[in-house]
Amino acid sequence: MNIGEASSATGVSAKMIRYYESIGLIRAPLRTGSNYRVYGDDEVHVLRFVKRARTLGFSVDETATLLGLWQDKSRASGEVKDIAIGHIAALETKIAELQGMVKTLKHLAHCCGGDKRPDCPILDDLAGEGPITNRYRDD
Amino acid sequence: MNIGEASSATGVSAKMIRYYESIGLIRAPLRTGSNYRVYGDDEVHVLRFVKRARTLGFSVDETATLLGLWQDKSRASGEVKDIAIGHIAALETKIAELQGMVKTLKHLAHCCGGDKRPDCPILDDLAGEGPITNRYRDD
DNA sequence: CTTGACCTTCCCATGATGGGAAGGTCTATA
DNA sequence: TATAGACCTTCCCATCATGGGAAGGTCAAG
Repeated sequence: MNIGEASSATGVSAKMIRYYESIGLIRAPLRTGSNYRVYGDDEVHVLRFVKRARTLGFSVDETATLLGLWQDKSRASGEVKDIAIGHIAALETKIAELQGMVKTLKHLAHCCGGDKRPDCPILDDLAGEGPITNRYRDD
Repeated sequence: MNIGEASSATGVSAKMIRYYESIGLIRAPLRTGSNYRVYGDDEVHVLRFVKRARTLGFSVDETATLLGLWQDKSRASGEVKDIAIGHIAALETKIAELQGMVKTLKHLAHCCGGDKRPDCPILDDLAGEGPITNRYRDD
């Protein structure tokens, strides 16, 4: 398989496949006489693993660790679980942060007439001047 | 006020104040004879506005637009509301995405013994081989 | 006058990805 | 067989918002 075929087989762009190779996340594959990269089932399998881990929001570093654990027959599954649990916590922190933003913005948008009048509680809040809104400020 | 004083008065790092100036988000302030930037109440006000908008997750571009609307006395507040609503939608999309990841990961972690046995449903799922977990795959 | 805490500009790095140029290769068709 | 066009290769640059650090100037306190 060409890099293009490996790409469409895995959903990882050719650009990213080369990048993953350059940073050592995946091994350099064999080359044809004309210097084309050649991928087989094993490589495609690894790329799918990487793709899935990235889709789940693992960083490339975490993906590298998971990949190592995957290929290590003597691994302890507790180690993997720990990474997953840590990742869940990080995701939940991020979610809470975004939800805080949404809450504040919804409140502001609700208080904002949205018509042609220049008075705008959203801008007032951003400016730190809002006498109207019970602002959810964090300062 | 020095850039350092403006920084601690607003929570925006000196680095970022200079950066915001360089990209035209904020205006270049006056300088002392020895080329130090000098900030007054107006500038601090603008920086606080920027800080708040960034904290709420608006991009620098969106912040620039909001800043323009803030300083435009003839603005329509509907325009601001539209930006806020659009931003809320983007945040909610992101939240849903992260929640999907959390859901899948929690399911996997729950199914993972986390002990010393090498069998690990998390890795099996990442590898696309899991016969155990009812995977929440999107492919 | 020295010391240390500021300030200035300039360049580089991050993380993950895409864009694009310049040049080589392969395949189908005219 | 020649050519077109769809691949491949490497290399450099851009993104977005932020921080690090070097090299050099300035200011205030001791």
